[in-house]
Amino acid sequence: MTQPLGEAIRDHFERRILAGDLAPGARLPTEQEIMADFQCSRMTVSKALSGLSSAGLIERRKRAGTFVARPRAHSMVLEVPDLASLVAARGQQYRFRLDRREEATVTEGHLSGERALHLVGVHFADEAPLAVEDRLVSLAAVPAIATADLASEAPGTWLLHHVPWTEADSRISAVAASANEAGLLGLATGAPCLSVERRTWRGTEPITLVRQVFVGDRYELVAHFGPGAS
Amino acid sequence: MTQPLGEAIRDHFERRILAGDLAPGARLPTEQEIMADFQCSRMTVSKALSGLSSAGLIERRKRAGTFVARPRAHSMVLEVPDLASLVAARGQQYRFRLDRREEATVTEGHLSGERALHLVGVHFADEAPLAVEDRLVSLAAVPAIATADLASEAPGTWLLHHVPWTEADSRISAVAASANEAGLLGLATGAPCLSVERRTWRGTEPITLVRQVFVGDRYELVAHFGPGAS
DNA sequence: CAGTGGTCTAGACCACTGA
DNA sequence: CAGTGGTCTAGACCACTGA
Repeated sequence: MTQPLGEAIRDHFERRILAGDLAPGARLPTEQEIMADFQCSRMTVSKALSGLSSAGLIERRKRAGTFVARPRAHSMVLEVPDLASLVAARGQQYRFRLDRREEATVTEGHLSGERALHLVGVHFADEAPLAVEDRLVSLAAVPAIATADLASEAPGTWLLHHVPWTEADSRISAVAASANEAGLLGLATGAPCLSVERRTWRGTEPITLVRQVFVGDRYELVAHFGPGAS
Repeated sequence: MTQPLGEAIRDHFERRILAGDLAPGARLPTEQEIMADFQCSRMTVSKALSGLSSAGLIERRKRAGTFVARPRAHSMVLEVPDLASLVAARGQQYRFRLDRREEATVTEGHLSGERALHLVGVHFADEAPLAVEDRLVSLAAVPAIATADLASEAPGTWLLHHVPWTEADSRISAVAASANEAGLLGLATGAPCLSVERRTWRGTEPITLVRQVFVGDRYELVAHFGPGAS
């Protein structure tokens, strides 16, 4: 249970910052001073402070020193579950119904100019509609999708298993169900829905663009922040 | 523009992994071999690989070696901006109007049983309502809130500056505006809104419970995943 | 039980930049 | 222009764990 020295340094300043003992903007001791306090080499101090810096707790400026970061935003960890797993975890029966499957040339967005497979369908939990999905998958990046069996497996699940992405962004908003969406979801037009729009890449190569519209009271996203570092 | 050696090592393996040249599960060279390839010391290799490891691209196992991580699509980084900063960044004028401020004893939730300050108000961007906020702040954990000037600074911003939390969870969903919320936001009853409900702690001590209801088409949340995480 | 990564030392030269 | 952090070296001992 002997804690590594660098970790001890990291914990020391993390605690003082979170306790408010070191306020935002306050200057930390120099690396030389921390070396003396902890009786360790400069490399150990440097690694510990680099960790805090990349975690966003401190800012390091040459010649000026090291300072407690002024909090402007917090980042939380958002869980993005695979829908099939999520529904199964709820103890419900999952099903995806593919309504449309066609090739198209994309005219806008990060897939613009590419040939893509255009997929439209509905996710069900215990035969109640959960979300409509509208997805484009790049045929250049994922040629295998052209022959994939998407009747038994949702496109998102298939992609997760076959073509993992390395980069993604999501935009989350509340929208009113369009007449078409309302019809597919069994809602009144204008009913509140949660829209999740995600773009994914593998390296710099675009993979997919997907928009999912969830029935408002049947789905929520959960995010966490805590000392369980990452 | 001489690139640091550690960065060169990092870039080298990041490129090979993203290009698929090193597939998930593949083993990377040992630190000894990389030292020889790049003609550098072991510390430099170690720092470079540690970076890739904390970015989630590789996994390091003692005795076994270093391997390309099998991609997990579970979690993204959700930015939770301070509303005052967000509105200012959009080039709009921010204002918070406090409508209600009273002490109460909380009867449910993670603050249950505590004396708390109950705050209700509206966030504005260029005088257009952006969100209604309903917040409870523990008076035991944050006694200073009792005398804080919340007319000039929103409670969330005040807390951010004065009492940083260490743990939080958020639930994000789409809801229909209640009659009261619709009135405050200038919407029709039932209009789609984004609801963000957040609980925060400092250590194990509960700090605040807040529910913000955003006008659907004036706000969205953004999440990222990728090696360029920051 | 041997090879791997984890951590650390006691130095070094350098780039940057604020006093 | 002097003090700070950024990066690097060439070693070292250790803990872990899979062959």
